Amino acid sequence: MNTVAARPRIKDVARYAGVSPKTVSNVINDFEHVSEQTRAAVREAIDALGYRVNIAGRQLRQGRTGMITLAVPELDVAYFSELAKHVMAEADRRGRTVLIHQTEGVRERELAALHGFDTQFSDGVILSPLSLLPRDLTTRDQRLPVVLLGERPAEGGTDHVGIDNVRAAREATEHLLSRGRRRIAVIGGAVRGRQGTDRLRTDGYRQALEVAGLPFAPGLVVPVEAYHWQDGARAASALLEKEPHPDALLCLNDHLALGALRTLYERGRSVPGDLDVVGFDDIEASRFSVPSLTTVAPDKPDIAKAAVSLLLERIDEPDAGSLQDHVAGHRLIVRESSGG
Amino acid sequence: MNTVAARPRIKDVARYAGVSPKTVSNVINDFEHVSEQTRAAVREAIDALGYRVNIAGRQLRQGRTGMITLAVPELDVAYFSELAKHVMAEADRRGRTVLIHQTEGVRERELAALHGFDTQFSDGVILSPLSLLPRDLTTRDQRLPVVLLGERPAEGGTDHVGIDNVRAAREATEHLLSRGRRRIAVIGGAVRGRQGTDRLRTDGYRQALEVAGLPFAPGLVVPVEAYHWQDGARAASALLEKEPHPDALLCLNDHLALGALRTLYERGRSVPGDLDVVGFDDIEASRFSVPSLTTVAPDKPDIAKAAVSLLLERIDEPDAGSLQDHVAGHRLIVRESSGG
DNA sequence: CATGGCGATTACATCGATGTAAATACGTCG
DNA sequence: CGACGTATTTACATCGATGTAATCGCCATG
Repeated sequence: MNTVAARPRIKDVARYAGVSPKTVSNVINDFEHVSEQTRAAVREAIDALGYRVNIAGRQLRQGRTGMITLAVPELDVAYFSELAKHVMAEADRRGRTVLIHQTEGVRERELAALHGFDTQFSDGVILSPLSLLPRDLTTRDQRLPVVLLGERPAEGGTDHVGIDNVRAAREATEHLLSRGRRRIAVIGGAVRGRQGTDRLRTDGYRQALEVAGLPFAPGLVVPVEAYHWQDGARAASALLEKEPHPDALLCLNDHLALGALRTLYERGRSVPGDLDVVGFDDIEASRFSVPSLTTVAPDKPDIAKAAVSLLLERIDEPDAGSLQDHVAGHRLIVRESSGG
Repeated sequence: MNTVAARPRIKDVARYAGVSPKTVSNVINDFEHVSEQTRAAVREAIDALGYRVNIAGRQLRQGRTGMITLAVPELDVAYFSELAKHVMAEADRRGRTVLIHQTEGVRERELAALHGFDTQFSDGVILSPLSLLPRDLTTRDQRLPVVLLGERPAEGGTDHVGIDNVRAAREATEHLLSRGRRRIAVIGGAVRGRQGTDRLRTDGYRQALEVAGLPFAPGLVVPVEAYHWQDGARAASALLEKEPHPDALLCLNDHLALGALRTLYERGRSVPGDLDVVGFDDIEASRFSVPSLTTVAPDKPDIAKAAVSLLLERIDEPDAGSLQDHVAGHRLIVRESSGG
C-alpha cells in the first residue's frame, strides 16, 4: 500500500501515447502545428497517467515559473491579508500562482525578497517595503521584476502602486475639522525623516491645519513602534495623560484606531461624543467595531489589479516602457466614530 | 545601465576559483573532504561573484527544495494569519522557508495543495482543510508528506495536529452554565454531518448540556455560510427574531462572535448584562473589542511547532514511525463578554 | 624505489522539459 | 508519376547542480 508509482514524467506520457516527448511538450504548450489526432491522444495519455508538468524542469529550461511573489510585512495586519486576497484573485484571473512571503518589515528580509533569494521560483515580486533604503533599490539586481506597494524608498528604480497619502490624510483631517474638532492628534505619525507612509500622511494632516489657519502642535503627533492594536491603545493612553486632551484621533491605520477606541472606552470617553476617531485601510473589523470606525478606504481591488498588471508587463517585456506610478483611488468612509 | 551581468552559475564560480564545478558544489554542501585552502578560495569566489544556488537546478537533481507549504482557507481570517506567523517563525528556526497558499476552503484547491500541484517546489505541506473528503486522503499521492491541521476528514492517512475540540466546547459551555445561562445558542454549529470542527464543538456543547441536565434545543444551533464577521452578525439577528431569546452565544470562532457583538449593540442588548458571548481562537481583535471577548485560546505556538516538527520528520524519513496525532493545549480566557 | 592507501579533486551522466534544427509525412501541381 | 512546399514530428543538446565513479597527488611502508 505504501508503494506508489512514481510521478509520471513527460517521457512516460510520450511512451503511452506513442509519440515523442517533444510532441507531448508541444501539446502542453499549445503549439499550433499538432494534428488534432495526436493532440487528443496526448491529452488522453496525460489524463490516464495523471501527469503534471514538473516546474523545476521547466524553469531550468525556460527560466519562467508562472509564479509571482507577494511580500508583505505582516500577514496578521488585516490590510495585508485582505490585499493578499485581492492579489491572488487577480493573479488567478491572469493564470498565475501567488506565493506569499512575510518580511516582518525587516530590511534584510525585504532585501531577500528584492533579490529573489528565497523566492527564486518566482518570475517577479510585489513588495510592500517598510525598512528598505533608497540605495537598496538602485543597487538591486535589475533582472528580477519588482513592483513596490505603499512605501517608496526612492524616486524611480521600480514601478510603484499606492494611494495619494498626502491627499487622503488631508481629507480625513478636513472631515474632522468640519465637525468642529480643533485638537487633532496623529497616532503613528512622523514629522521628519524618510518620506514613508507615516510622513506623507502627517504632511497631509499639516496641510489641512494650515489651510484652516490652525497651528501645528508637535506634541499631538505620537509615533508608534508598530501598527498594531496595542500600539494604538498605548498611544491613546499617553495622549490622555497630558493636558489639554485632544478632541480627535487621526490614526494612521485601523488597528491603531481600534486599539485607541478600546483605551477611550476603558477611560470612559465617549466616541464620537468626547472625541472623534478616524483610521486608515478600511479593514473588515472596522465595519463591526463598537462604535464602527470612520476610515480612509484605499481601493484594494484596484491596487491589486494594478500591481499584478504592472508586474506581468515587466516580466513579459523587461526593458520596455518607462517606470509607472499608479495612484489608486481612496475614499473616506464616515461611520459612527466620527458621527456617521 | 540596463545591461547587468547575468546571475553567476556554479561554473562561473568554479572558473574564478580555479577549481571544478563539483568542488564548488562540495563546498556549498559542506562535503568534508575539501581542503581548507580550496574551501576558502571557493568561498571567496562565491562572495566576489555574489553567487546563489539555483534552486530549480538543485531540486531537479536532488528532489529537495528546503521549502514547505502552509495551505490555509483564508488569510483574512485572523486565526490563520496568526498561525501563519508562528509557522514561519518555527520553520525559520529549522532553516526552512515557508510558502503560503490560500485554498479558500474549496475542495479543488485543497486537493491541489495535497497533490502538490501548485506547490511542487515544496518538500511537504501543512494543510488546514475545510472541504476535503475522507477519500481524498486515502487516494492521495503518498509521496508528498502532509500534516493536517484542525479538521480531519478521516482517521489515519496523515499526521494531524489540533486541539481537543469537544472538550474545549464543553468547557466553554460549562463556563456559561456556571454563570447561570440556560438558553445557549451555538453560532456556526452543526448537529449532523462530517466530524468537522463545527460538529465536534457542537458535540461538546451538547455534552455540557447533558451533564447539566438541560434539554438540547436544535433551534438554538445556527449554521453559517462562512466564519466571518457578517455571518456572526446575521446569525445573531436571526436568533433575536425568534422567541424566546437566547441568554448566551457560543460562537465557533472569534469573527462570528465579534460580528454578533456588533448586532447585539445595534439592538440595544447589553453584553454581558443581557447575554454572554464566547468565541474561539483568541485572535488579537478579541482583546480589544468592546466589550472584550471571552474566548477559547488554542496554543498556537504549540500547534505551529508540532506541525512543523511532524512534517520535517516525514520529509526526512518518509516511511518511518506510525501516524501521529498531536493534541495541542487550549484554555478559556474569560473577558468582559462573559463577566470577566 | 615500487606499491598501497587514503584524502582531495574531477569527468561525466543525470534530473525533466523544451528550443533548435533536421527529418518525415502529406498534399499539390506540372 | 515525381518534385516541391507545407504541416507534423522527432533527435539532440541544453538549462544548473550534484551523485557516481574514476583519477590524481601525497605519504607511509616494505
